[in-house]
Amino acid sequence: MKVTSLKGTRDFDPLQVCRRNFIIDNIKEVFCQFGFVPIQTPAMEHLDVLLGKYGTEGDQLVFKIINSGDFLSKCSSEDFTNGSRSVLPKITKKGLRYDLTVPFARYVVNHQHELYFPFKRYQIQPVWRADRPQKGRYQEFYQCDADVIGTESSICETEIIWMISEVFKKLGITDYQILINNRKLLAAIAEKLGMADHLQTLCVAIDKLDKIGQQKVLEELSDKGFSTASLEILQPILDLTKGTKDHWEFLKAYLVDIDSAQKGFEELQEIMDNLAALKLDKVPLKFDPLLARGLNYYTGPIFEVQILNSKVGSVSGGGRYDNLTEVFGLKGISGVGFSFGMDRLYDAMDELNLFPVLNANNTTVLIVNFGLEGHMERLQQLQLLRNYNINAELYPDATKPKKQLTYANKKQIPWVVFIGEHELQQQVALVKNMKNGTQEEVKLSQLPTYFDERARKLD
RNA sequence: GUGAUUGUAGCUCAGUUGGUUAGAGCGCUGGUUUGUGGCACCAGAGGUCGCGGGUUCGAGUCCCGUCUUUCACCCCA
Repeated sequence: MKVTSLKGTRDFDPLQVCRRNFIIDNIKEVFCQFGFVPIQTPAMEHLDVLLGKYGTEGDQLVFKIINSGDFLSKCSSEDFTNGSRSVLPKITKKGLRYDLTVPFARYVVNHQHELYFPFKRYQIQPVWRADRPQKGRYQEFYQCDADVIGTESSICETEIIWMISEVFKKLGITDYQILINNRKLLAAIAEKLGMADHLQTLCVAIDKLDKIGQQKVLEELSDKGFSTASLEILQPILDLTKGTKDHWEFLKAYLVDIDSAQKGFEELQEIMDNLAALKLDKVPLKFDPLLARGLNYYTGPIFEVQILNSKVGSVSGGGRYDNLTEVFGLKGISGVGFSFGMDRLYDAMDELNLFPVLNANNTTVLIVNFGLEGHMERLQQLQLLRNYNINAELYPDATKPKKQLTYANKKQIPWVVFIGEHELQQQVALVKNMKNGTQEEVKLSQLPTYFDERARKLD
């Protein structure tokens, strides 16, 4: 029997959970402050809901769940000779969610008559991807999504950038960069090349530019059917990474003859004007005409956030999608949202030493167990302390005090209380301060107030 | 899916050209302290060397397979 956790998944110890909650709590606080309400959706969805939304690469990474019962009964021997491509659709109809945006779109369509628009929701849940694990990449990880659906207002995009800066301020992350682009501009470039129907291919190739270099990108596009003439038109875009030209001004001139591009520029301009009015123009926002993003449901502005000086990849990303609810049967509703990758934020904060000192243990008082003699009195004292909202424990076994003290020490419990035979005769408790080792006798009747006063000073 | 890489005590790791009884630190248990933690000292427990096969008189060490870990690519949070 295997007794390890599955590959790409992890166990979290008390301190790790504490730190993860620290991140989640801060994110929640900001989401609430901006008017988002929480929802949750099931881990599993119909495969039809999931597939076809993430691009071919993404679809392959969706975990599929095998049907219950005699799942092979619907397969013919012909299916088996044709291989898994024929068998798979017949034996699996469910999958684990790959992100939170697509299940949310399904939720909106499902509950459209109960919802009011614009609908602002946040959702913090795990998602699963059948990826090869590596640094900052897991098969199970948490996303923290905030989306607004039912409005095209650029206030939403502005608020996304605003929220990112607020969250990072709370977490103490200072060196980061928010990249922004607009899918409409990428579409305009494709149109200028005469390859409007190959937008996806163009996006994927352009996105790799800083990794694999110009030559490889050109080869890839040429392989996928881009003509030499079209690649010559593309060349100035690829040269942008080398030069020091102002990307914004350059692209405006480059796309001046493409009508559809103007909307793309206007949308981004509005966002930047809003940020300037909020005096948020110090937020490290950078226009990156080569930012593409892989998920193919985006249609408007797109973002990606990187933490500088960290080996972890992007920690947040998002964008506007106009047609996501349409595939589920609800037309004309535009949505925009983004997501924090909690696990990557954790890794980056750990790497950069940004976590405050956190203690997973909350016990304030440990009562030493002396066995049968005085047992009921100690139980009653425990109850009294808890009634005063003092976190207290009675050590469960009557082992040696030494062992019980060691337990208190490991758990960083600040006070240990001895109520033994001698103390009971006097109706007192011997209270030991574990930080400095001092001890004093306190009347049993005054024990709760004694800790009530002191516990407050600790906070 | 492609290419590397890792696996030895609860944890982190040593282990020489293949050679007798596989080691250390931390942790754990007990003691110095029969009602007092952290520090120190002393003692002890704990290992199918990932799993399966092969080569050899002999394998933790070499070979093959397999699983696993980590990393890069693809893609992404």
